[in-house]
Amino acid sequence: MAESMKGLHRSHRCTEVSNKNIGETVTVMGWVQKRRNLGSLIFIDLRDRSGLLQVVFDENDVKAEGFAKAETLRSEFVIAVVGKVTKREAAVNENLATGDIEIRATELRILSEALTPPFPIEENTSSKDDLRLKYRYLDLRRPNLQKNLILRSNVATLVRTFLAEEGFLEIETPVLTKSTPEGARDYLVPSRVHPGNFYALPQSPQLFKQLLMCSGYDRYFQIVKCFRDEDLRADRQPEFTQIDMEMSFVDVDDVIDVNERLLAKMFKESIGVDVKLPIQRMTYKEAMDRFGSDKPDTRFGMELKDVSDIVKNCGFGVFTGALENGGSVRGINANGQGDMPRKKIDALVEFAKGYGAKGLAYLSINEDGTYKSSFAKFMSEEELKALVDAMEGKPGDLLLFAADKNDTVFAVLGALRIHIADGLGLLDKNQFNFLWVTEFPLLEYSEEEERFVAKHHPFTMPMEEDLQYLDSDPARVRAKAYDIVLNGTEIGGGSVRIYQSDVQEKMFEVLGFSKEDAYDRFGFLLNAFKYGVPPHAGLAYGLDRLIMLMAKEDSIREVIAFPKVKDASCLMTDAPNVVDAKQLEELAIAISKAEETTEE
RNA sequence: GGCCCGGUGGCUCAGCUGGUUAGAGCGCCGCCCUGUCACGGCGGAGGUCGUGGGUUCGAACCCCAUCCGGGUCGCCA
Repeated sequence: MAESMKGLHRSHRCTEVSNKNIGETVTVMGWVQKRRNLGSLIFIDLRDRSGLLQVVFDENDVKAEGFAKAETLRSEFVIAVVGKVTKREAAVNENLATGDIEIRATELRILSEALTPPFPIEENTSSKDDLRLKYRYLDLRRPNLQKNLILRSNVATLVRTFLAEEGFLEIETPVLTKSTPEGARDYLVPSRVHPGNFYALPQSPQLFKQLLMCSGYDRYFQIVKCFRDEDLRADRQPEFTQIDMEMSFVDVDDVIDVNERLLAKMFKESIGVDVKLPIQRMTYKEAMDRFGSDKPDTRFGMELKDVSDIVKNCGFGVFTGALENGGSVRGINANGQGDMPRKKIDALVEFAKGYGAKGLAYLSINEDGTYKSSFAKFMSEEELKALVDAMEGKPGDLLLFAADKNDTVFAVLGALRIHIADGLGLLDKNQFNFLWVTEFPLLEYSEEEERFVAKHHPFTMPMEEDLQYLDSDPARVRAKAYDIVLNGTEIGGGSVRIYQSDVQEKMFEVLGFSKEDAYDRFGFLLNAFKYGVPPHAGLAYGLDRLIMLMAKEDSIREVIAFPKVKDASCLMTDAPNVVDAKQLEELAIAISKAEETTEE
C-alpha cells in the first residue's frame, strides 16, 4: 500500500548522484524502470527525468521488512530509497551515466504502486501512435520525449534571454479575439453574453503586435499559442506555438540581423551546432527556378533546369504542348540513378501524378552512352543530345522531366527531388542548412475566390520599385516578405508592414475589399494608423517545427506534450466532445445536424 | 473530400496459393537463484485475428461496407 514520504527529502535526482558521493547517504525518488531479482539480492533501476540509477536491496542492509517490500516492487512503482552510495563491486555498466556506482538501500518506501503499463516505457519505442497518445502521460515518461521537452524548454529560455538583452518586451495578446476571415479557418468561441456572437482564437497575434508598435513598445515578442482550423500534417497541429516578434523603425536587414544572431545562439547553446553567419539569402524567384520550392532544401543538389528553349521545336507533343499553353519544360538529373528499374521509375511517375502532373518523362543514360527513354522515339538524335547536354547528363544518370504550367512543374519536380534524395539517404539530419527566402510575391491569384489574395497577409509592404504595377500587373509585385528555411522546412516568416494609409488602401482595393469591408474587418488597425505609426516589421517562428528539427524528429507530435491526431481530436481526453444541452442553451446554440457520436 | 499504408495475446511482429489445434520474442503470473544490468532456470496464464456483412464444404487470408491510426494531395504560413 502506498506509504507516506513523511520525514524524507529527496537529496538528488538519479544521475545527480556520482562517484563523488561515494560513502554518503542519499535519498532518491523515482519510478522503477526494471527489477532484477536474484533471490536474496534485488537490483532496481530507478528512473527519473535525469536518467537511471541502480539500487541494490540486500537483506543485511534493508532488514527483513524492507527486503520483503523490495520483493513486491514492479515496473513503474514510485519509490523512495535511502541508502549509501557505493562503488560497484562488479563490472561497471558503461551504458549508464551512473554506471560505476549504486545505492545500497537502507530504507525503502513504496509511495505509489502501478498497474503494468500497456506498452513498455523505454527509449525508442516501437509502439503505435494511437496507443502512445491514449496513454500520453506514460509515453511522456520515455526518455526521448523527456529530452525533447527539456530541449524545448531550454530553447524558450534562450529566446527570452536573448530577446530581453536586445531590448524586446514580452507582452501578451488576447486569445479571445475577433475573427478576420483571411487565410486559415478560425476556431470560434461562442459568447454567452452576446448570443449569436463569436470570438475567434488567433491564427497569430499579427494585428495586436502591430498595434503595440503603434503604441510605442518598439520591440515586442511573445511565445504564444496560435490556432488554425485546417487539416493536420506531420508538421501541422491545430494549435501550435509561435515565437512572435515585431520591431519599430526597422527594415528587412534589421529583422534578419537580429534573427540570425538569435538562431546562432539558440543552436549553439541548446544543441551545440554552429550556424555560419550571415545565412545565405535567395529570392523567391531563384528558389522556385532552382529548387521548385519556396522552401528549398539546400543539403543536396539535383537542381531544376529549364529546358523549354531546347525542346520548343522538338517532335514530342507533350513538351511542345505545355509550352504552347504558356508552361515550361524542366528537368532534374538524378545522378547515378540510370540503372533504376522500370518499376521504381513507374513509382516516381505515380508520385509525380500526386502533385498534379499528367505524367513524367524520363531518360536514363546507359553506361554505353545509349538512351532508354519514354519519349526518345518522338525526338531526333540531335534533339536528344541537346537535351542531355543541357541537363549535364552523363552515362549512368537518370533525367526526369515535367512539362506543364509552371506551378505544376515546380510542384512536381520540387517534391520529386526531395523524394529521390530521401530514398538515397541524402537528407542528413545532423546537417543544418539555413536559408532566407526573400522577395516573395505580394499577391497570388485564387481560382476559388476569383481574385487576388495576399500571399503573406494584407499588411505586407510591397517593394518600392514594384508599386507601379499594383494596378496593371498585380502578380508581378514583390513584397518585403521573407521566410527563414531550415533543411527544406519553413521555420519562420515575416515581413515589413505597410504603415502608410494610402498604400494600405490601395492594397485593399487590389484585394477587392471595399473601404467599408476593410473598416469592418480591420478598422481598429486602420484607425490606429491615423494616430502616428512607426515603420515596423516582424517575424514569427514555428517553435514546434524548430524543435522538431533540432531534436531530429519527423513529426511535431514528438515535441508537443499533448498533441492531437490527424482528425484534430485528442485520444487521451476524447476532445472535442458533445456538451450538455444546458451549456448550449446558455449560448443560444442549436445543433442543426447531429453527427452520430462515438460511444463513451 | 481524394489517394496510399497499417490494424493478429499486454507490446512488437510472423502467419505461403483459403485447409480445420493461430505461432514467436518481449512483457505478465508462480517457484528457484547473492553481483545482476537484454540476469538466469523451471512452470503457467493470456487471442471473438478492429467491427459488421458476404463468397466458400471451410476465411486471419478473398469481396463489400464501416471504425481506428499514420503519410500525403487539396487546404493551410
